[in-house]
Amino acid sequence: MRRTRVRFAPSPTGPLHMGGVRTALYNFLYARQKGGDFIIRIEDTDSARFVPGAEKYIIEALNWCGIKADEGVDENGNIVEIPSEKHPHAPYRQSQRRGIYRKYAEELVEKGWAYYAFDSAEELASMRSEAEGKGETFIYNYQSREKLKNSLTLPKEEVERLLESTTDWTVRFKMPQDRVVAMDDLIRGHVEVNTSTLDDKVLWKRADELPTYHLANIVDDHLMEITEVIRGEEWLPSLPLHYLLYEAFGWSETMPRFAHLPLLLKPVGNGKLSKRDGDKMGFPVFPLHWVNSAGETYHGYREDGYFPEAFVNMLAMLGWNPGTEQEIFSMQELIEQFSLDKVSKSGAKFNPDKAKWYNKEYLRAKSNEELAREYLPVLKEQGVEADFDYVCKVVGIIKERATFVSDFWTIAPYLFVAPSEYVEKDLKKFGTAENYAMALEAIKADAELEEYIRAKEWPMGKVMNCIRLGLSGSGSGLAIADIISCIGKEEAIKRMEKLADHLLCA
RNA sequence: GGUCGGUUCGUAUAACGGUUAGUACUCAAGAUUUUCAUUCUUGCAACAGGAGUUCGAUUCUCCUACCGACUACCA
Repeated sequence: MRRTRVRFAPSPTGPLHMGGVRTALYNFLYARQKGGDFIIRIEDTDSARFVPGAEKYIIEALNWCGIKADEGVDENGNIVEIPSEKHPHAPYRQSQRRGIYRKYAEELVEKGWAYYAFDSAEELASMRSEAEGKGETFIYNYQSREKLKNSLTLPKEEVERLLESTTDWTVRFKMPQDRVVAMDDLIRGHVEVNTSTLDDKVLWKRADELPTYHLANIVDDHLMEITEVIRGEEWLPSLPLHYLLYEAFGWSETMPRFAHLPLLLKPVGNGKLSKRDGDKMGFPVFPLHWVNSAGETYHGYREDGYFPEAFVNMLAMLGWNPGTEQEIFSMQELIEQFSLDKVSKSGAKFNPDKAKWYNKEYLRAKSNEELAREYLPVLKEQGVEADFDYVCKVVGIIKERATFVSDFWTIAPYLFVAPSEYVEKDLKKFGTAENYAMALEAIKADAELEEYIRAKEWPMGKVMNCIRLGLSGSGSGLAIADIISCIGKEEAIKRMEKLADHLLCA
């Protein structure tokens, strides 16, 4: 039995979106549950699409979520470049591993599983558009490779010469004709594909001396002794190629098992969740906010006030469930209960309302002290200096009404500063001279407020709301008793007296 | 177009041949509350369609429809 080793292998082409975070999370949960290793590897073989900062973003995002790598990333959050006991397969960045792939590509050519192709990208592009013009599709495969410029069709000397003198050739996989590849997926079960429908994928490019995803991925997974590959469904179509690659290298015995996760879909309409959706529909698609090169900012769950635990919990339930009715899970519980065979096969439409609900649940479960600590900076920003114990008390009263810590201030700023203006409509409704007289008397009285009003047989609603208006500036909100218990009776009387000025003005 | 995958209330999902098809979010109504919110109760709402297999199909098979992914010298 091999030690479980799984990896998350993002491409630093931009910020990681929530689908990617979920993939990382499932890998992490799986590794932890099996007592194995969770490895992070950066697949930056496409130099053209490289985005500065994306790698740091990815690691920081995973860190925020509590998804820590066992291998590939050091304590400082940097991708490991030099091998050590803990990180034996360094470097974990494919661009820095470029030296190792060429010989594997050549091994395949020697074995007859691949060949050198000399067609330029432009030639292929024009063949493609030409075919398209005729309503056909150009595929580089067993049908067309005999007519193209490659080591299968050119004389040996010519091949040698081109290999030496040109730099834009590639190594292509020689996809067998009419072979049925039978595959087993941990989530989807048995899948079969006929190789005649597949094409000769580029494995390695002379131009930048870099492999493409397929080669790099298989070679690295093999070298890093990966036991399970848990990745997005978009990879399912290339699974036959990957199976064949393992076969071609003679690594079938140790080939990892595969699990293809369902996609995350847009909340409304069709299609998979994309970067733009979030800002269009008012919810984040990224764990952390992101500013692109054009200076546009995208929302992030962290900056929008979500707790990482809530975000992770919500994400975990998108496409997986334990089969029980439990919905709130700590990371530890997720590790214990996660299982690939309970991952659903169909794509999940993400529901922003549910994300908020999760946050609300987590917010309520937190201690007043913890929430107060998070609230303090907000208060400071509002120019409020408040005693920690007082903030704890306030938080205890208002947290039931909040989804985010950032809601706290809006819910009851009047627990820190006296209202300077009053809601017009409530002023009209409750701020009558008659109400005010009763309210002022009641608040000044020595007796318990509610009892006093009841004893006087005054209209409870009118008097109470007039008091609320004076204390909070609005006719709706917290319980009067709660407000007074925070600001104190003296301040309450002061605020009621201040209300009088506004009544006169009106 | 081709290949592959998918399809249970609006959404996420439960059910692994026999249930009044459950739960959560959303929404609506009612109760509680001095107001709003909370809380509680109730309600609305689904097996894509058609053939089989079976004593019996949401569940198994096939077909159709629809949705999605892939179809790059991108991952």
